[in-house]
Amino acid sequence: MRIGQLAARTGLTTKTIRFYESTGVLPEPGRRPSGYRHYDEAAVDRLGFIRAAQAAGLSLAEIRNVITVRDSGGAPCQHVLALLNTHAADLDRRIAELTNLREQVDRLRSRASTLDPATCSPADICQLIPLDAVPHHDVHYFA
Amino acid sequence: MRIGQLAARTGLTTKTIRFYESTGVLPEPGRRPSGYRHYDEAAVDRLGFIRAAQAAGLSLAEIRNVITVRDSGGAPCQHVLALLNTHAADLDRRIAELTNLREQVDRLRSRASTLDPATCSPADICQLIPLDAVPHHDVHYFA
DNA sequence: ATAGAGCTTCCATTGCACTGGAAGGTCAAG
DNA sequence: CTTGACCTTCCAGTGCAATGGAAGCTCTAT
Repeated sequence: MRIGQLAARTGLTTKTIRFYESTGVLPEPGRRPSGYRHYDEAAVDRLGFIRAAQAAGLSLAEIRNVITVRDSGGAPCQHVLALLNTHAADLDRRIAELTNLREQVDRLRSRASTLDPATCSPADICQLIPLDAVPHHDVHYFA
Repeated sequence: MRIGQLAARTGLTTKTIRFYESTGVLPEPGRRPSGYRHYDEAAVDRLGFIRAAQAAGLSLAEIRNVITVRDSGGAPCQHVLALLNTHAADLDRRIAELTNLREQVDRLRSRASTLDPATCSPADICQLIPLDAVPHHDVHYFA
């Protein structure tokens, strides 16, 4: 099938599929004389694996490594398990981080009811956020 | 004081301070005849506010808005409170998302003990990650 | 006078996973 | 034959918050 149909069947865009190919996470497919890529059913599975692995928190770089191991004949299970262990630990760290932040935000919000807006001085910009709020311990927050 | 001392006193780099100025989050300071920036004590407080607000999860763009309100004479407390409310909700969403992901990773890890690596077929790449793992519901995960 | 620390500007790069657009080739239907 | 959908490549941009580096000016101490 051509790239458009592969895209339709996997729910990705043709852009994304070409991008995956360019980063080595999807193998280069055969070409028609016209230059059009043509894919077989294996490509559908491959893309399914990529999305499933992403859903498990693996980056494309990690997925590429896993796939490379597989494509060079090995069974990447041990490797994948190590990745999952690392990611579990990362997630625990991040969840704790965000939970702390969530508590901090709530403390600031509850200040709002105890403070009089009229007493907010320009020098502080906003007294809701005290200058000593939190010493910076690298909060990684992305919306 | 000059930018280097301001950097030392706030724990930032001169690069970061100039960057904050370029994005409008820190006002342009006065200049010496040499062209060197010179800062007063207010700059220390301003940078303290920026870091504290970042620690509360506000983006530089949001902080810039807050500061603009303050610099144009208003009290941004209401605005800040709205931001904090939004961020609290975002954090709840993200924490729930990561907690789900964490559980998913744990399920995959526990599969490892029930599966025989020898039965892992090349077509699956790695049976630890089943193709139907998770329908894609936009997991935002950044290390 | 000269070394070297510190300052200036400007432009590019990082990481991650895409996304957008331009310019042009191919193919099937009408 | 033409229209339009689909395909090709390549380059650039997105968001976020910086960070790196080059070329050149200033200041302080010896």
